[in-house]
Formats: sequence, structure tokens, C-alpha cells
Amino acid sequence: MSDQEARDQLSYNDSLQRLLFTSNDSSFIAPLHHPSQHMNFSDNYLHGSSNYISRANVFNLSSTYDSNISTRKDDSPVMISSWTEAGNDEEEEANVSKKCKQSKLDGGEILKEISKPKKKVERKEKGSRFAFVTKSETDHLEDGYRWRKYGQKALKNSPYPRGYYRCTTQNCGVKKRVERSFEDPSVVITTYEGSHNHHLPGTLRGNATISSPSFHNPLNYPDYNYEHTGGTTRSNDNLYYHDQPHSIPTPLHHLQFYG
DNA sequence: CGCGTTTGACCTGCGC
DNA sequence: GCGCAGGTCAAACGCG
Repeated sequence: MSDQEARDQLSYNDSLQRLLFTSNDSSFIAPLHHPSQHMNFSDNYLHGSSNYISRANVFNLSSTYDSNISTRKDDSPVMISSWTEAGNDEEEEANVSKKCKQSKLDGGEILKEISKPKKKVERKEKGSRFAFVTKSETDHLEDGYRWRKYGQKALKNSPYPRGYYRCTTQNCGVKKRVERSFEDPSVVITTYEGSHNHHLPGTLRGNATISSPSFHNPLNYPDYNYEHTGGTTRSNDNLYYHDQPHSIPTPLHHLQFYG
């Protein structure tokens, strides 16, 4: 297995461990524990237990709403999506070659290139990606990294635009897309693409506490430190938490675990 | 002045 | 081949 494949696999595993939490005014994804350590909710959830989402459903990005796992007050559907798209090099090369041949035959295109030189867009193979939904009033959620917005696009069938962001750290090609659900405007859909190749640039505003990247967090997304404030005393039961890192001063969010 | 956002134009993939 | 929709570029602009 190549390094990239290993990263993709890890990122898939990691993404499965992030589940949706909710509070009165916002929802968060909180990291769960690595499956190799304990059998936790995400394992039951993904291993075909009755009424739980199947692995195939995760990949197909289909709605994962289920009466057994949703305790949302508003009963709106919850979509937890995650996927990886490992690039196929041979296919990629074939496409590039095909395009070269096409451009050679197309004189008009060549003239266009000469008269209007445009920086060739580097099409890197798609790295690992995953998306999650959060319930928030702000579109761009603080995650510890510095992002630069490089585009915004109106979407068909949605009154809300999609914002395109890139990690500002040099040589880090991680991108993210942020859009608001047109079905539930209180929901923000964030899609990450790629893996950070650096540590967090600094702390979040306020008293954010971010841990270093770890083996179960290959994408280097911040592991928020949640204070265990309820539920069972077993360490791997993520039941009730205050979320410490967010800079919203008061009140502390009381998070509710689905399931 | 440096950094980030805005925004119109351009590029690319895909379905018909 | 064409048109559409999504993704990206880059100049202009704003702000601290």
C-alpha cells in the first residue's frame, strides 16, 4: 500500500469517527475514538446493526436520517457523509493524453491560448475528502487553520452561494467548500479536500485548545478537547460534553449525542 | 504594505 | 458539438 493509499484509508477511517453533535443553537462534529481501541457508537452505526446506516450509504452520500439515531428537536434530516476519492493515475494519464491530442487538432483553441495566455490550471489528483454538516449561524466555522477564500459560486437549485477556501500555509493544498443547505438554512455543509501537511498555525481565538495531529487524525483536523460532564464514566463513551475550544463566551454548549 | 475578500471571466467535465 | 454547472483565476478593492 502506498503512502497516499494509506493516508486515504486512514482519512476514511477518521471521517467515520466524526459524528454529529447538537446543542441549542449549533452543532459540532466531535472526534470519537479509533475503532481499533474500542467498539463504540460509530462501529455499531457502520457495521450494519439494525436501523443504522450502512457503509454503502455513507459512500453514496445518501440521507442517513433514522428515527432511532436522531433525537433532534426539529426532526430535520441529518446527513453524515464521508468518502474518499483516490485518484486513478492510469486513467488520469489517459485523459491528459486525450486532451493533448484534442488541443493539437483544434487550431482555434491554440489561437485562443496565444491571444489570451492563461495560467494552466494544475489538476492534481483528488485526495481524500469528507464532508460534514454543522448547525451554525456562521458559514465559516473556526477550525484552527487559516483559510483564504478564493472563490464563491451561486449554485443551481440553491439561493445560497458556495464559498471556496484554501489553506494559506505554503505548500499545503487543502481546500474546503462551505455552503448552506437550502432545505435547512441553519445547516452548514463543509467539505474538506486533502490532508494538511503541517501543524496548526496557532491557537484559535480565545482559549481554544487544540491537540497535535495524531495517528487517528491523519487529516490533521483539530481534535477539540471535550470536557466530560455526564453520561457514563467509561472513557470512550461520548455522551455529554461541554465544548471547550469554541470562543463563544457563554453559555457553554450542552451537547447531545445521537444514539 | 500585507493579507484577505469580492467578483467577473475563464476553464473543465459531463450529459444530451 | 453544444450548453450548462461547478471550480478556479486574478485584478481590484477593503481593512488593519
